[in-house]
Amino acid sequence: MLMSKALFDQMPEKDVVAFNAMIDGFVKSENIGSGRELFDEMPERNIVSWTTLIDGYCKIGDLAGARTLFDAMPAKNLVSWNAIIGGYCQNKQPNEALKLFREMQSNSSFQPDDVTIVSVLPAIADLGAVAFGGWVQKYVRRKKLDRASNVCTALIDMFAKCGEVEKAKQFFDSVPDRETSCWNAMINGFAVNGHAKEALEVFMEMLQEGVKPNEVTIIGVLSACNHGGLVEEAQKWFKAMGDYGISPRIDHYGCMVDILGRAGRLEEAEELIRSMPYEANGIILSSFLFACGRHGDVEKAERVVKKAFEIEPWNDGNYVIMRNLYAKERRWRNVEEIEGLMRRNKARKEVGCSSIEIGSDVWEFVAGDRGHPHWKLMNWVMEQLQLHMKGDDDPLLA
DNA sequence: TTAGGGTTAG
Repeated sequence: MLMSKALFDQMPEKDVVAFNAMIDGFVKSENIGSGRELFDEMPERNIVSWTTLIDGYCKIGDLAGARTLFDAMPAKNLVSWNAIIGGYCQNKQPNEALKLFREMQSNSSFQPDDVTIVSVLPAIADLGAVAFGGWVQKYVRRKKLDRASNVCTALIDMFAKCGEVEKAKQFFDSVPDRETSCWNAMINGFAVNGHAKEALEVFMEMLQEGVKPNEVTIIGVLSACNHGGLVEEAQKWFKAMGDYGISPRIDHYGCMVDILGRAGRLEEAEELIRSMPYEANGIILSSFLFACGRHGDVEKAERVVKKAFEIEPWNDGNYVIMRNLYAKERRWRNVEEIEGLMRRNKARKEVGCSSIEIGSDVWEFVAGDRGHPHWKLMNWVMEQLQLHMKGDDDPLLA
């Protein structure tokens, strides 16, 4: 980067393209400040200069900065719309993303392309806005965007994350040339919806068709086994990874620790943590602690808890597990110790948040937010949903 | 000769 800046400074005549390339260089090396400075020094700017900088602000999570530029730019094109919409999607502001997606269609001459679709689908999944997702699917078909593999993958993923596995499978079956990522989305889609058997069936079909699995595939397979309590099946595929040229990453070990732990096979889980070629991270330790909590094993919990607190002092779950383990054994001094540590480290529960699609609107609800205008109605909806899940009559469909 | 994108455990 220093080298290219030196070269850039020596250029006798710098054109817009040179400036843009330099700004992009700064943005990609996470030096947005220098990029911004150069942008201010430019004698003339084009759409690319603005969009490069907007993307830079999105990548560092400064959506306000990105939005200010986006609103200020004298002319926009599809790429600049995609940059800001994608920015909101990736920074988990799905409502704002979809607002802009709609605005682009009503207030500009640009129509969503494959990039727009692929960035907006995860936002739809985040909100569980399946009706909107269905509209996107029709749009994709109409515009023949379903030839792109990443569009198909994103659609399968969206349906599955909205809980519509059948729709995901139906669409998956209609895709002619399925890349590894399509299979991954389907396997994982079944897994997250608790359909272990179906996930493994799709995986077998994938192998039979000669499609090469990758590390993401195995995460999906292990996740399916975890949901189905299939410990041996998980071990089998974990060991077989090498046969497919995949070396286990730390998150594969994490899955195995979680699977073994949930099954109460704490000794094996602990041994796996000890023997794996990675330093244990916070996720693995808290998953192991969770298993110790579930199976009432204070000793094993004590062996890792110090490190877990060290890595994730803010993780309230770890304190709660430890506190409860001690409380069960009436070790009140230890209970107090944990509670004191929790206060000192300022660990506290994050608030839960959910959303629901009603007609064409998406409402977000934060747990305990009684000031929400639709709080009473939401409570009623939750009651109806509970009845629905218990299998009683279904007033929602009445 | 420059800008935007999909699948990943709890």
